[in-house]
Amino acid sequence: MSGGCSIVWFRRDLRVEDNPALAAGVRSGKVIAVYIWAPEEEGHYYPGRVSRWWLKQSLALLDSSLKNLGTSLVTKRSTDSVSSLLHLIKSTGATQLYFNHLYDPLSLVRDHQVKEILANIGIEVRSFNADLLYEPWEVLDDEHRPFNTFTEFWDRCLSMPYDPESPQLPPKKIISGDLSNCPSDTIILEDESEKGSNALLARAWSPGWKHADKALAAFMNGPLLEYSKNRRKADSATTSFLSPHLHFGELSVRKVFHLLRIKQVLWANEGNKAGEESVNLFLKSIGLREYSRYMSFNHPYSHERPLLGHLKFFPWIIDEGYFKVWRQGRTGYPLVDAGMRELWSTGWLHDRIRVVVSSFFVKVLQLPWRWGMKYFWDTLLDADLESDALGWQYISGTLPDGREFDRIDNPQVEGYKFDPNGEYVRRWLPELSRLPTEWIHHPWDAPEYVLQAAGVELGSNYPLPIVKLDAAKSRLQEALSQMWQHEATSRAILENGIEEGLGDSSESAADAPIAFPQAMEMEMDENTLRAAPTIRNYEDQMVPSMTTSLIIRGDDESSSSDVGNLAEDSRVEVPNNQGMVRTDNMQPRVDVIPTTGLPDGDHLQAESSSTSRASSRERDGGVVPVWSPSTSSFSVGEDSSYLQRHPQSHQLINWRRLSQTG
DNA sequence: ATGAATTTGGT
DNA sequence: CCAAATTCA
Repeated sequence: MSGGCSIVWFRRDLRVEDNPALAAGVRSGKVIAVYIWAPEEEGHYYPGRVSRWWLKQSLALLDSSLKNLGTSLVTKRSTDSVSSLLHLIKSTGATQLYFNHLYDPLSLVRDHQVKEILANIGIEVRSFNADLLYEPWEVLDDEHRPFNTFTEFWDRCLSMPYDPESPQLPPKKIISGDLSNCPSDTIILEDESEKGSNALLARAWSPGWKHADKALAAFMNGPLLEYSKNRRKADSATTSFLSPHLHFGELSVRKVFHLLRIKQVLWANEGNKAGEESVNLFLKSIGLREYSRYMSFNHPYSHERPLLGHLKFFPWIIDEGYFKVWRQGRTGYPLVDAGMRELWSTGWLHDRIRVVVSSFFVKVLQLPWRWGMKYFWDTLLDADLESDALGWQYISGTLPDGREFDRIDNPQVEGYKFDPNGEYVRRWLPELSRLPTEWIHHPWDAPEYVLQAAGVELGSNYPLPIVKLDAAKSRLQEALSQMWQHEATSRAILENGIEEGLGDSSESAADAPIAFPQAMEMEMDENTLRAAPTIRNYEDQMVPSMTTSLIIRGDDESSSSDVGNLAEDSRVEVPNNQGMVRTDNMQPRVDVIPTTGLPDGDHLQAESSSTSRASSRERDGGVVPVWSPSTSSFSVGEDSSYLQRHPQSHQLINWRRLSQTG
């Protein structure tokens, strides 16, 4: 193969160390390293300002690392990654394409297309695992089915018969392909208006794989030991701060894992209980990241619809005023507001506070969780579709192992726990900074003279609670009983409809999505507090599928004239409690195709499969995730059987009781 | 003082 | 849900 030229397509693997796609490129000869900026492909999920800022720095550092090794990073601005790749192949004469796996639904579709299209023109395409300890299809239960609860999943990950791959060293040298015919496009990740705000970010963060390495070492030798003790302090530098590095793949999660294992053994031998517990806890957070990819792969719509179907019928309160108040940090609950102000001004939020603000969003305000998720996407430095979808689904009680929906956490009580001295609130809410600790988490209870002395005027310079907690509780109960009525009605309709045979029109009417609010930007000047609204929306909160256009574009059997219909049909379908799901052959399925017999690029598997266990899970594209619109044995009925596999699921039991009493 | 009821933490 | 902790009567 030497003498050949390969394109190494960088995406969220912006590192030279432990990068199997890059390593494969180097092994096979000349390398052209490419990054394609095609944000239009992301649909609603155009990256936010801080995330783009990070990406910009990270790409610059990757480029400089590649230059040290003998080539440079070619950047392309595109609206269509596939055609950009085709163009690059033509202009460079490359004969191979290597990249590392992604697991979000868009990438699954697009990467599958890339394989198909490029294979058809004789390009060898190989893809690798660089993002996970184990590929999603490796971690299965005894019946070879994917797990549906985190604990089971993670237990299996930690007791797999083989370890995750050991991290690879960076290549010593890269032989560059001929770049003269593929000039880089300037990609604009930061516009003029954003530069000012972004300047502050550089003081707190250092993107790039080298800095990721340093951050990892600093954490391992410092805060990790006390991680379990400190993890519930809202306002301290006791977390790893690795998540943005991990999101962009600047840091190999396998490297993190192996270093953690070393610490674990060390501290176990010393009998250091706290240290051991800390490692286990931190490992668990790595595990949750793994699980988010796992869920995204096995349930590709988890970012836009609830995994348990019942929330389809929840009457969300569609109120942009509420939404704005939440974003501005003017809900009247100090811990929530402090968190939202911190998020807005820094792009960062402690994990515990993320739970507080998102749970408040869903349970107290009863806003559609996808709005909150989208806002997180827009503002978080470590915005990550899979992780955030998992987090919001957990909060929303739509996972078998998530929280009950009818449980409201009390931000006041959480304030005592996460911010006992009120320092966090005082930092982010200057208007409350003179309030004594006793009242800092519930200023509405404070005597008038205390408020006066602190210069707090409730309803004026700091709001009264936008919704009282007991009001929120009764409102939630009411909403839940309404939800059950709707669920029952809809089930009746569906049962009738299915007898007739085909998807009836009532269904698509009911599936109208709740759109994202138009303007999600911050307006701090306006006082939007007002009486509680009662507008509710009974539709499932779906948006047009992000994947629709890609599916259709790839599917040549569909003529362009019925694109509209297909778009409608391929939009998400939510399984309900009966496990009734429309059998819709346009619904994407995820296939796993083992290397053996795979028409798709296994001809380079030089390694003998018997020499070691490793070869059976060979990282070099040994197993390829394939997103296929056709039916497959792997995931037919996947979603419909999701609940059936969890008849014991607490939500079902709770809610059945609820529906009877309501 | 002690069993029952309620809250809390957990992915 | 379920176990553990905490509050209640």
